[in-house]
Amino acid sequence: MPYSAEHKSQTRARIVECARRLFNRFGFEQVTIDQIMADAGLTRGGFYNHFASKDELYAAAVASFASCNPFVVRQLARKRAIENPAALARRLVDLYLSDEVLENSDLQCPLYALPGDVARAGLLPQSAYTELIRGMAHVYRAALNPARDAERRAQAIVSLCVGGMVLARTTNDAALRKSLRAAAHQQALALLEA
Amino acid sequence: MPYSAEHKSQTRARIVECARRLFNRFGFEQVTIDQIMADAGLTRGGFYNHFASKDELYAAAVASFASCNPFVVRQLARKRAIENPAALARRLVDLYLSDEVLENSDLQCPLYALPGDVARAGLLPQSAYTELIRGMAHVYRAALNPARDAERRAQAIVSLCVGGMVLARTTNDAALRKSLRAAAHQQALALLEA
DNA sequence: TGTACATCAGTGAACGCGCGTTCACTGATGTAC
DNA sequence: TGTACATCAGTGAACGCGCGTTCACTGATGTAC
Repeated sequence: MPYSAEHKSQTRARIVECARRLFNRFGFEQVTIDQIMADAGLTRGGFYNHFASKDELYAAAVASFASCNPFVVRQLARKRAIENPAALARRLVDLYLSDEVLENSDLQCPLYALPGDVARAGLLPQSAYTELIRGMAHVYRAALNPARDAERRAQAIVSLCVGGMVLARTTNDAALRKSLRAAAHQQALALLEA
Repeated sequence: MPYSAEHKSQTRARIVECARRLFNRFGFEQVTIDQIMADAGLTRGGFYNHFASKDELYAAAVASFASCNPFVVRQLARKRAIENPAALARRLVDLYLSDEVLENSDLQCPLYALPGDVARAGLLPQSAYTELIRGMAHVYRAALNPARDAERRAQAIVSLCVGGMVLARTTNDAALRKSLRAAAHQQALALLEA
């Protein structure tokens, strides 16, 4: 067996990580396979040893957000969920709508960084997205249980988080950007309390 | 002077209108000049009689969003605002998150139809978007006045509307799509009441 | 009024470039002896 | 321990297609006489 067993899977993981960062920053269609491979320290041709197509990479990149990004719901959950679901939910809202994330392209959540690209993309990326949405909603629902309308409120919080960031990224008015995000943040926290 | 004086400008307007509709539905990069010209009943080559490049058309199409979109807040406002700001606000929420709009690509609000494209685009499109955001927030604030936190709540409602539609468009799970929108809708109405 | 003409909006074939994808090859590595 | 071998991750040239753009041409229309 040439190369160690993990060699290939590590390379693949590196490609996905580079792709995720570039996609999030520039959008799916704007980033070429060449750029991604170069970013990963490889050359074009090798790409197809790891993925059948660019679409497949896209799906993998979106899926990886759940396990690699600093926001990762699972990581957060692993640390805190059992001890204190409510604190976890508040922390996720804080992080999601933070300045730090808004200004660091590499930390952005694909849910608002790439909504257009995914709406137009195939089934695979959409399914990965659906899982992300479910993951976020799950964290909020866990914090709200056993409230009667926990599910509905959890989903409203997700809309607030995503909507707030979509708008903040779209407008070029700094004051509006800030107040939109603050409004979504405050309302999301209010929904977690009541 | 062959052809009447308005002939050319009418053709140009038709091209912009077709481009706007197609961009809204499929995104800027996905739509080809061929498609736009065919949609306008013309052929490829004639495009350059009207625009120097695809980018120039893009700018013209974005500029036309604010004045042509069916959602245009101003139109709605003209009809109802003075009589009853609260009813107007409720109607806007209903419309914005309705099935009818979700399923009719031509009615979609650019705020959630093209956020990625615009975030990556230049100043002109971003300013047009900022105006759209302000217009929506204005309708909600008018309905909430003179509540102390009217501004904040108005902006939270905008985030809920946009977030709800962004998520509804990206997931391929019909049930989730429906419940996300319902959750955002209910919460937005609740914010208008309290 | 009718006809010849000049203009230019619109046509469609062709070009060129970028990028996703393919493919024959290379060379690094683990295994066998 | 050293060497020959088999495997397969990675290479980079080449292909093909799509799309923005160009260009020589066409033909519809207003104007002049």
